[in-house]
Amino acid sequence: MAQKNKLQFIILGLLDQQPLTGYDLTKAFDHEIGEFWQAQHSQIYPQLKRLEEQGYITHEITISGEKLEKKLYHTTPTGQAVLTTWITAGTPELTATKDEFILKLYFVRTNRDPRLPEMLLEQLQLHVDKSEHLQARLATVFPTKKSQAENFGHYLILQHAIGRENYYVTWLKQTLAALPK
Amino acid sequence: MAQKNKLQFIILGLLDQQPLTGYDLTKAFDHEIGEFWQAQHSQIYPQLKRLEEQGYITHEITISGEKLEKKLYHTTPTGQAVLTTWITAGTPELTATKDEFILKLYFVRTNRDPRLPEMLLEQLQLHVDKSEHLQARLATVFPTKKSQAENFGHYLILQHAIGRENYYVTWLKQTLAALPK
DNA sequence: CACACCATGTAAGCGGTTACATGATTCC
DNA sequence: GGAATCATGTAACCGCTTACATGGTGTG
Repeated sequence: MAQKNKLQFIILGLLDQQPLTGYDLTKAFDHEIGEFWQAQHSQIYPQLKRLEEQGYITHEITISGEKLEKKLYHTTPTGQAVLTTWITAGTPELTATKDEFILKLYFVRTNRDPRLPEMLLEQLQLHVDKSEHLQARLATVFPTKKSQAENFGHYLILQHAIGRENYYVTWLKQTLAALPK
Repeated sequence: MAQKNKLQFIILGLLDQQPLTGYDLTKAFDHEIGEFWQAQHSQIYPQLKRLEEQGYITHEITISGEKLEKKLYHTTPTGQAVLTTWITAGTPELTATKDEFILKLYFVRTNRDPRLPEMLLEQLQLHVDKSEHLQARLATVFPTKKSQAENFGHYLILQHAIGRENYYVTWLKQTLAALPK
């Protein structure tokens, strides 16, 4: 195996919260959990088929409008058990990250390279933008303490993503400041 | 293309610093730059072949001992130009990260779930260990200011990785502390 | 009625991991 | 002489992205 198919568990987790279509799932990967996992619909539909064959999920067909068929998937008891097992099992392997930009810096070799300031400033802009965007989302989606507690998981994810971006921003500023003039 | 083959540039960058064998490159991905990019030898050897066919690198054969042939690769002027182009071009796409653990938290749904403390504590241990391990390496590899300036890229990478782990640790502690008793 | 969006699928191809395979060297 | 390490390669397979393909719905 190339990487142990974690997508199946994530789909299972999403469907366990509420019945969803493949299209809904695709959107969830774009918005809600997109900061920590990505998947396209071309990966999702075949996976749904496999999960159903294994008996972890089932679907009901609903009709939208005249004749548009939507497949609403939800977990079965078996699927819920599999999900619980995945969550409860430890997560001992820290995800290996790949960061193209950091490697470019690595190859620059000297802190006097004239390209450094603009390279760092570009990343700074990108990460500041992302952080601000995420913070705006946090403010609109979770305006109250109550809303934070009610969607605990989503709140955690967003807040972690913001912190991660803020660390990157801090590091970039610090690196910029340490550059010789 | 599935992801635009960045490996070729990284190999180019490593070979531009000093001539290396495929075996040396493999080790570099384990140690030096392993925090920000990973690759196995089964991926490296074919890539070296392709880079040579394109005229970006060449190799000389050296004999170790009686008859063990080592292929020492180094960049050509063409390869150096390609490398410079890659570094100088912008890096506008922020790398999308995948974090299995954060998603498990997301699916937990309520901050009263009894599994939360042990889940968070396991990750805390893992990230503390990693941070300490990286800090020990920083201290041994870069004991002096001079050594930091001389290996600017390597120093940056290590230091960034440590900061990243420290953020994760801080976040985990904070999340643990916010849990209801 | 056109356009954005909803909705579901398949196919091709690259990136990356795991496993298979072989042999030399060095050090205890 | 045995074990760890050096050294180079290939094969199978999965994960994932990009692209191909089709059709319905709702809204201005």
